[in-house]
Amino acid sequence: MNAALALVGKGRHFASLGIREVTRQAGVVPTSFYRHFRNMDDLGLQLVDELGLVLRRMMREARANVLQSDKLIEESVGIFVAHAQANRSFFLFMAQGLAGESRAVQEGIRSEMRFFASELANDLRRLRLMEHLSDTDLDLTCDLVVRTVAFSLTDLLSVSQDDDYQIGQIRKRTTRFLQMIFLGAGHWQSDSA
Amino acid sequence: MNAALALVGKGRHFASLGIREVTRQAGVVPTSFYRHFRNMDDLGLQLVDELGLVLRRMMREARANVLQSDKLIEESVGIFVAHAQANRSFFLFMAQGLAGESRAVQEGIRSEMRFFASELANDLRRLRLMEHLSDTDLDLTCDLVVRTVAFSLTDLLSVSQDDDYQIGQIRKRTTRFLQMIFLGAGHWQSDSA
DNA sequence: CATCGATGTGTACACTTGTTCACTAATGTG
DNA sequence: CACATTAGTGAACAAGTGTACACATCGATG
Repeated sequence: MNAALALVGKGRHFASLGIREVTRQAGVVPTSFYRHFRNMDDLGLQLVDELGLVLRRMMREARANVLQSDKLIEESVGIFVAHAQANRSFFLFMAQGLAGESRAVQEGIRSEMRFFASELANDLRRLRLMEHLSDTDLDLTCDLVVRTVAFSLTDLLSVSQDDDYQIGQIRKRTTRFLQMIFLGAGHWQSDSA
Repeated sequence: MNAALALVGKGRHFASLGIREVTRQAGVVPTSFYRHFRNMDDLGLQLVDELGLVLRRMMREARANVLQSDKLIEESVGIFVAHAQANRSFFLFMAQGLAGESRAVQEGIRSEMRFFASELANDLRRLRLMEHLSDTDLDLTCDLVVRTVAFSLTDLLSVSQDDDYQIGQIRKRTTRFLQMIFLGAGHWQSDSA
């Protein structure tokens, strides 16, 4: 799994990886692959599971560092960017998988994103934010937030990991996106629909 | 190029296509490939160019059908969904390319999206909408809109093309996303920033 | 009609690929 | 220690891969 991630990190697309290629990178003979996975899709699915752990760690850190701050959005985006940098290959895999060729991996990632959105909704409720929104509308908002962040991931992963200027730009832009969304959510249902 | 698109439409990922595979689908001998393209990346780039045409056609139709309506967002989303269905393979290719393995294709698609966003900004100005926003903030808004629609594409392309119920759901959800964004944009800078 | 450029063909070569099978080395449990 | 499970090995196979080269076929233009 590390070998596959390493190759993805080197710019390859997961869908184009072969068994021999992965085992070569892992420093192991091709047949060993079958001791652990039935095929590449299987490997992908197990990576999705690990991706879940990475996301959960990120949420935990965000919850811990952001509670007493008023710059909630800005700090959360910062933590997200930091994690995306620290686990670059994982997030590359995630971005690729969203439109990947294995239906199962695709569904797995989508499901992780749903979970993430629902946890975000819980947190907002807990912080007594957006209390005027119905549960459905809060879910809608959180879904939109998660999508926006996920898309920023694509930007983030396409710039060199030490181009601090561009990374800063992406962080600022993402922050503004979220501010605009929450601004819309704040006025939702009062003067619309 | 049609052959490559056809394979993508059948569920394959562009990054995993080979020259022989594409020529086989095209009903032509492998060596003929080199008469038209230097390699698969080259083919991808030419597909991006054609994608530009598809997007432009879509914009033209949206502009024609939406001018005199008050349900601007809803109708635009409808037109988008219709085009995504009609050119399924093209949009699949676009969704894949955003996190694809060819840097050039990636950049090409990104650039098409920027163009799309800037055209949208022009249209909004022309319709005298969002006039309180600075040019920068209008660009920000349009970028967010385009991203949101592009992400919906992923949803759209992952459901069967004749599952009318799910497609309707996606259309409604996307419409609400955009309404929320424009609601936020409407209040932007007046009571924030 | 002759010629030229674009497109397509057939053959060939050196590799790479997924998967199988029987075998060996390492590991932890009774 | 003995034993069972797990992880890794090596050789083999049929099939697929990218690419090179010389040759054939076509439509248009002189």
